[in-house]
Amino acid sequence: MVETPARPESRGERKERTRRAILDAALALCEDSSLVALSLRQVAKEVGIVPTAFYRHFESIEALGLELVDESFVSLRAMLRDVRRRDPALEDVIDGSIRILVEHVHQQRAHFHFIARERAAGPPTVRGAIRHEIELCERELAADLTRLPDIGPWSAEDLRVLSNLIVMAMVATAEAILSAPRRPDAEKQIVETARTQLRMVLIGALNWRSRS
Amino acid sequence: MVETPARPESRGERKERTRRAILDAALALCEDSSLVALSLRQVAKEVGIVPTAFYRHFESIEALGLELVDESFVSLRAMLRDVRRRDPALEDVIDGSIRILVEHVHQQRAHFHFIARERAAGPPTVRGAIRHEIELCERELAADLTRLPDIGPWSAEDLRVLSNLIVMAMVATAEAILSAPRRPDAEKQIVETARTQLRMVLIGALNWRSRS
DNA sequence: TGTACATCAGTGAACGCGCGTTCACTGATGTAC
DNA sequence: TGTACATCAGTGAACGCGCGTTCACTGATGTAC
Repeated sequence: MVETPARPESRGERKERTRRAILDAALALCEDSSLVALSLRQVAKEVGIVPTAFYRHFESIEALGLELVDESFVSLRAMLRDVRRRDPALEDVIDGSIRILVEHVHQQRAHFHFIARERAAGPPTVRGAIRHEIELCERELAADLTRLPDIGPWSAEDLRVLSNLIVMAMVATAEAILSAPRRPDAEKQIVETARTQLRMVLIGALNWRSRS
Repeated sequence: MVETPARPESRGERKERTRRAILDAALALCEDSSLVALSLRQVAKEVGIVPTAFYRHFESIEALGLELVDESFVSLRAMLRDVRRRDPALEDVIDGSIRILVEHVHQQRAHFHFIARERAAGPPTVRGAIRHEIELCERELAADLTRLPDIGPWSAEDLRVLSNLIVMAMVATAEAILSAPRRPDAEKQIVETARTQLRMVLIGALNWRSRS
């Protein structure tokens, strides 16, 4: 094994590495309670720095939380991008989307769990930031939906409402996967449920304009 | 004003009164964070007893939390009962159900907020208790749905899936109402959204059997 | 290349505070006779 | 009805602990000359 010659870390690189360690430790530590129950000292201990060193990187746990919101939504957006890039010829829209959702939830368990949890229980600013990001996702989805051929000339409002419903179902599915026992059959049932639900919703949506 | 003759409180009555005060204080105090961030001392202070007196009533904050789950679901079940008793001739099923949801969410704000919050962020036992209760509600709803005339001979599984979807939408609507600014127009939009979503879902459900 | 100084991530002691839990207690209410 | 004892909700002191935040510091890295 050939190692790159030991270039010593610059100060900036080292700082960045500590910052990463803090973010990772915080994400892991709040996993089984909540940001509001996470202490600066726990995080510092986990990272292996003295509590006061925390302040070199973040003003407070809450500020750190806002950063975690951003990072978590990078993961979520990566998922949406994958859904969008999915080859439409290869598989059904619903099956493909759910498959990608499941993959990403497993790959970025902590991020998805963070969003699901702090959305309801985080500090107010964090809750607000998450709500805002989810709204943006709904708008993105609404824009994507207009490109579906069958959807017809829907009003912007109806598209928003439909997007909201779909996002809601996806969030609930992600939550179910996260809190389910990690047995393949339990997950399979959740996926099957989500599949049926999305089909019902889409059938409802496609029959919507013609009726109302 | 005529007062009932001052019958002194029995020991049991007084104990019950303190217990109630503890439950009410805990529910109010965890409103803007979470059970996992609530301390026994905060609760005792709010009630006006010494911290150690707490133990005369509950073993721990977590045990108190489980009691709050029970009480919150009494409120939620009262709502479901109202929905069921609604006069079918008087108004649309969806409009009526949403109206009752909104009424109850306002009447028992704290209970609904507690469920929404601790469902995702409570101590594990509390989360488990809430998940279990919600499952029971889904089963009840599934049983109610079989009585709808239009639903036809659905499989138990499809009914479960549909109930899950509806409950999910109702939970999300309740959360939206709880976290929305308390302006009438904001709420009106949430209600309108929920209405459209439920219609889409029902249209999808009614067209479901015939297609798959 | 070498020197003198600036920067700044991380240290360590200290603070006052709120935490859960222990323990022996008090004194009003309830009960047995 | 009166007395003697039991019960038990609530008290108050005390404990060791982890908390966020302050402060003056250290010493390696970076920069200017």
